[in-house]
Amino acid sequence: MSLLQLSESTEMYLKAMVELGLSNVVSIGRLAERLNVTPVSANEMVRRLGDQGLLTHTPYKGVSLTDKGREAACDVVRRQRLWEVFLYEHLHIEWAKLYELACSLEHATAPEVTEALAAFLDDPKFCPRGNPIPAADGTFQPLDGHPLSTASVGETMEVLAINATTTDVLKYLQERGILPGQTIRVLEAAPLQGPLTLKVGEKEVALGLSLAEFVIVKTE
Amino acid sequence: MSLLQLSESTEMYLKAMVELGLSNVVSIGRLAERLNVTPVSANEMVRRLGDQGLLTHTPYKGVSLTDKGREAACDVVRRQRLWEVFLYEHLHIEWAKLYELACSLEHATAPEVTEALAAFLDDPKFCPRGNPIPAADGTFQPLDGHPLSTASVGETMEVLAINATTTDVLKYLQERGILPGQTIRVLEAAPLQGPLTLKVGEKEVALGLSLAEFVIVKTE
DNA sequence: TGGAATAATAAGGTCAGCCATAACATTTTG
DNA sequence: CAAAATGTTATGGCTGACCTTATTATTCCA
Ligand SMILES: [Mn+2]
Ligand SMILES: [Mn+2]
Ligand SMILES: [Mn+2]
Ligand SMILES: [Mn+2]
Repeated sequence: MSLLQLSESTEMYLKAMVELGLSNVVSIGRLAERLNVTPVSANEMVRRLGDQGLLTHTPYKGVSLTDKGREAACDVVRRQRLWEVFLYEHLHIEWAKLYELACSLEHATAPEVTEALAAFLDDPKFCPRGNPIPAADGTFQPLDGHPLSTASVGETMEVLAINATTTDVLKYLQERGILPGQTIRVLEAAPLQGPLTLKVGEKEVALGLSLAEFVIVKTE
Repeated sequence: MSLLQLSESTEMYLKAMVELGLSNVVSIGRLAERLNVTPVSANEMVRRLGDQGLLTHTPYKGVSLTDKGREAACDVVRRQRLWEVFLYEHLHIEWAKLYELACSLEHATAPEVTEALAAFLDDPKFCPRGNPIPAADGTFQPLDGHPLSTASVGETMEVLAINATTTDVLKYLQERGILPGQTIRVLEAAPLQGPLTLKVGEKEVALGLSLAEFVIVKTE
């Protein structure tokens, strides 16, 4: 089961599928949104990836990875998250920029470089954003958590990971202390999809629901 | 003078110009050969790069870099050679594979990653193939050497650098001990563009002229 | 259950970077 | 100096990955 040579665009579609939930059926709309393309374009691309046997598309239902697609996707995610570790631990790059910078490198990384990098880094299990790194053999244990957006008032939780990708969003969360390892509590949830009011350490923080979706938490 | 966003293909054309001699006028044919495209394609591309002000093309004479092109080109070369150092010194990647592996990474490397990498590596001045690494400020001192193919019989030289790019050629030279730092002597030059016979350490080695072009030497 | 939202499909475009073939121009070399 | 080698230009073609606009199909929800 060696990995094929996939285009950068293909790899990004596959990675998005993992980021939107490895085992989820993902709607074309969500995929399009994440990848910043129109739904029509995502539709075309999904057909192409389907033809390559990387994913299956059930019309009007959504897309899911095939075994082959999942393997390739996990490999991309592995490369990205290993680079995040390197950029953070050894090059001391700003935390909020890690995703975007590693997102370029991931597509330019040959298998032997990936494995040598993993060895150099001492086989890390998590990236600096708190996400697990798929193993070399393709096994991947997603986090046992849920988005902060689904938490209820009064709940106290630990932040496991930040799933955002853009530097501005990551910076925004970082500035408010919302980082892996942090304990937070939901003080209030405004009605009509309004923001959450959180206790983050000693501070109170208001956080919009769509931002809260990026914050993966575990109830303590 | 910040660097523009150039495509991978553009960067490869620029890098080739440096590798074929920073200040040389390079024929379209040589460029095409190095980049593995047809002369017609190289011609089209040279027109595009000319329009962008990266190089100038004198019909029937050849191509040379503009100041802008040279700056961008040196930056690409810097990224590549820094990656070569990292892959070799820290990831322990096979010497012969360095060029090809770093050649992918170079295009995916943001300026802040380049500089952080340089700092991490302690600002190396040479890559493992013996080539100088352009400085962050764009200054670049090419090697003071000449191709082994132009050496005369009896000459004793030190190998400064290997300018080959493909893994197979690099492996071939490595297997014969032709590596930076090695002292070699030309024992014989066969007529009709025939091979050189070299003394490499204790061994005698026959080397074709086109391979000898990749070996940059300095007469002792 | 009907209208709104979402998704699919069709048709036609763009753009970069390649390809081939053929005709023509210039330079090099024997 | 003439022929060979090299370079240029013209045409036309291709692929991947995007786009828009418009029409049609399905699903969701009030
Ligand atoms: Mn990416
Ligand atoms: Mn390259
Ligand atoms: Mn079409
Ligand atoms: Mn055309």
